[in-house]
Amino acid sequence: MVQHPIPDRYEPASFEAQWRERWQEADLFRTRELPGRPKFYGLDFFPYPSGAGLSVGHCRNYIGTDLVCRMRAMQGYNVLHPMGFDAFGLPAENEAIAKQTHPAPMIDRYAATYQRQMELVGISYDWSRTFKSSDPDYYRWTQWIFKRLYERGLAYRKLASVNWCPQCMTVLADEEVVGGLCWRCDTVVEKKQIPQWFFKITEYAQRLIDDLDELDWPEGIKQMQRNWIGRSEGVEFSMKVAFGAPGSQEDEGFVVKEREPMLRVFTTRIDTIFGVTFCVVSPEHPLLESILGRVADEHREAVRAYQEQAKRLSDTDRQATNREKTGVFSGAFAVNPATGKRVPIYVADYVLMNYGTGAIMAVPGHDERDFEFAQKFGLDVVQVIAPAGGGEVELPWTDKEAAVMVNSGEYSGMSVKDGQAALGEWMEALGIGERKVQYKLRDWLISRQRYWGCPIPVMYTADGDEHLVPDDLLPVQLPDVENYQPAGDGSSPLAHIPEFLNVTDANGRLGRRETDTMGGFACSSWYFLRFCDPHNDQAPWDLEKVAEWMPVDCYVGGAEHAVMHLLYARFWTKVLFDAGLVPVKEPFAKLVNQGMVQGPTPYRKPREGERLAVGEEGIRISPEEAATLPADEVFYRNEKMSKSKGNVVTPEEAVEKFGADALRVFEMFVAPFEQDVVWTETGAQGAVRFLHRVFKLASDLQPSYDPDWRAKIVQDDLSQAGRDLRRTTHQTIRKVTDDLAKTAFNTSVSELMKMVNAMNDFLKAERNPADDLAASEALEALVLMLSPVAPHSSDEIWSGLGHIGFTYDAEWPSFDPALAKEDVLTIAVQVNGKLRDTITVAADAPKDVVEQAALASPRVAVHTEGKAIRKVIFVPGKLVNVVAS
RNA sequence: GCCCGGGUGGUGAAACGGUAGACACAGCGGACUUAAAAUCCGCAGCCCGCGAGGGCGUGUGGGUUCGACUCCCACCCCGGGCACCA
Repeated sequence: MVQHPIPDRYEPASFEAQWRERWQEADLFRTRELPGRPKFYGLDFFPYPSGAGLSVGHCRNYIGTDLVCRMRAMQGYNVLHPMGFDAFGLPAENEAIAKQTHPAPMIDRYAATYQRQMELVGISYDWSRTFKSSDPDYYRWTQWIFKRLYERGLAYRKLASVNWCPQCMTVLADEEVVGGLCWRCDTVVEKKQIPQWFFKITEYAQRLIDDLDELDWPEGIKQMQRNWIGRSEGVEFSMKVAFGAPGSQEDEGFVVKEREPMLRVFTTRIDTIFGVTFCVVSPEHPLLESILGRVADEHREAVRAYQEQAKRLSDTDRQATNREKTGVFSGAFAVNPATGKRVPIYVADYVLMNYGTGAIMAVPGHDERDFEFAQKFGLDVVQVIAPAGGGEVELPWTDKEAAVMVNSGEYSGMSVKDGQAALGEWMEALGIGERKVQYKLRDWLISRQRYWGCPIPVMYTADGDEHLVPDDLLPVQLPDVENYQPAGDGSSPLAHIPEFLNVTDANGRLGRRETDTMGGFACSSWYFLRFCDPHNDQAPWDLEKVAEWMPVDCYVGGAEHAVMHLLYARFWTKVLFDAGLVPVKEPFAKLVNQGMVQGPTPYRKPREGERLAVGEEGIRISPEEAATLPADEVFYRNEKMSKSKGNVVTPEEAVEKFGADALRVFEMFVAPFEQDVVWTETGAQGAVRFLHRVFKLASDLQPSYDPDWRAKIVQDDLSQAGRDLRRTTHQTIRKVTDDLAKTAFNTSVSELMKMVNAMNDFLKAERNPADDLAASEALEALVLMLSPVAPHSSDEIWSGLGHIGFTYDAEWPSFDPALAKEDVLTIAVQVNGKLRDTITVAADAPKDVVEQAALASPRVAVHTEGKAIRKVIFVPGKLVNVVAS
């Protein structure tokens, strides 16, 4: 590269594309694995390549990660910074069906667009490692991992319900059910029981909670995961089921007799057991079958009718908020083991079959839901817990801090905590119950009755046995066929392709394949491992390579994946760790959630007689329509960029209008990375102006630039301006390095702006020839520190200064604490904590000298006049506070 | 209801318990220009004051401290997530 004049303005069109080409030609971003160097693994969430392409909003995520990776590379780390695509899934399949095309080439096109856009904004990905989750070379190993889970007893098949549209004759995903209706044909969606595959994530519930503690993740995300797993401690116990009216002889005692039906319940509030006035079982509870055989016809019929009604309700409806409690009396009773009294057993859908035992003891005095139910059905409400300090409370009263048991026989007077322990022990001694930990987390359903997913590597022989497909026959490939539309019987389209369906196993037995495919979360639960060794065709990865790169040091993505993806990926990593296949227990050491970029979205004020939905202030309109309306009829709200809202800014538009580096600078500078931001043209324009100033400065300094400054510079030769500039340089290096490492991108950019301002001040100040060396040092540091955020501009200036190669390969500047140190300090002088003056002292001035100088201030004298000075607080380098009264 | 975030100038924001508003955007004044744009220089929290200066200020009310945007308690508002989990 030949030295060239540095332009005095930022003209992106004249150099940005060229630099991207040169990076590509030099294969600059290929992952380096040099021995003896630290490693850095920077990763973005696995994106689904949508046909809409990227917006500048998506880009902000990738730019942030890019800054950290580029700095680490310059600091001499081996950097792994890959990108791939989460290609399987419903949107692609549905779009392909709608367009009468095949999803594979479509997704290839979309992924290519994403790649082109990412390259356009200069992201330093190593594209030699890219893959899509739909590549057979990749999903072969997804299947391989499925087998390892199966072998460890963590993959199993059971009957589970799916959403079924009787019109389309197809299974619907939850998001395809809109208000209980099929999204395509508005038919009422039914439930259908079919066998489906699950992963036993519940077995890892406790470890998934415990290991959160060691992760450098946002506290909020960790808390969301804890809540999702939902650990609660309580007691599970049995209650005898009785059929006669209360008071009859069979109530005697509660010792369990053989063959007597028992009702099993779980409670976190065993301390309230004396307040149980009824029990509730969910409509699907199996015990109901034996109960209904022994109760009066009227009860049997009522329960049957209620069960039918419950079955018709969708899960969403059933779990809808503020729904009035419904239920029926079963005709049977449960005997409260604490009181020996019998209480009615009700059937109600507010009790869920899939949590706990599907049955509860109801304590309306101390549980809001039970209270509501008791009110509606006229059931007793008894108080058994009271404030420890005495006093009346209104029921239901659910406080358990500083609360004691009352009306609870021999337990009365005990604290809630002690009572829980005592009752738990009592039940365990009696053998009717035990203390237990319960989780809300459910097993992970992975079956999808769809074509466009990773096939499940299982086959069934005629006798119905399931067999894993041998490793050497993987992958089970998706057949390349014309018709992959859902079949009409609830099975996957794959079930209707004989050449796929029918197989012969290794022993020559005939069988048929599993035709469900895996949901996309399976594919995205290990891609970060594959990036460590993406071309391995003997194994999913080489253990040594995974050991070298894992865990991910900085994982960046939106908070919308706070629970599902991050939990599933953690689960798989733990399983693989247990199997000795990976050396880490956790995949993502540090997680960063970037904020989304919103676009100003035009709205029109309502006109006479127009009605708006609740919470709406206007009618959303297109930007074109907004341009035609008078200004006072239009207003803007900032909303997430989306095609349908017409507020998307594409990277192409932004790069064309402002330049890639300006886009990068703006998106990093505008606000903290984690925060939502609004795209503004004036903001982007500000970034352009900053880059203009950088080029002007570099152009001004170019003639006096001496690449050999390091060897020649002598501190004592410098003028005051030169020494000040060096101090600024080294202070900036320190701050920018720290800020980038902790993803504080906005302040790192503002530091660079301050440094540019300081350099301009330097040019105006009185100085001597030796100062050119300080300026050379400053210019070099500035250009190198600018490289992560504005790599095109940095390389343009760097080469203009005569350097061969790229700033990416140059060494990150290091700071000298001695040079960064201030020699004169401004000290705040306060009287009683209020600022009254500032004084300037030498940095090494001792305490008493500074205090004397402060007390000598006339401004201090004014405010201490007539008062006695009580004491003087001295904070070195910061302030003096005179306390007077 | 519960769980997470968050409330600081006209705007985006900055600030190890130590000079609140850095750095920018928009604005105002000036220079350059026939003019405008661009660029450069300057001003800029609010109130009182010609000024020197003073008072008030980080959602509200208390507290801890020599000193609180920062820590503690109570509350209000906004955004996001979850929701009958016994």
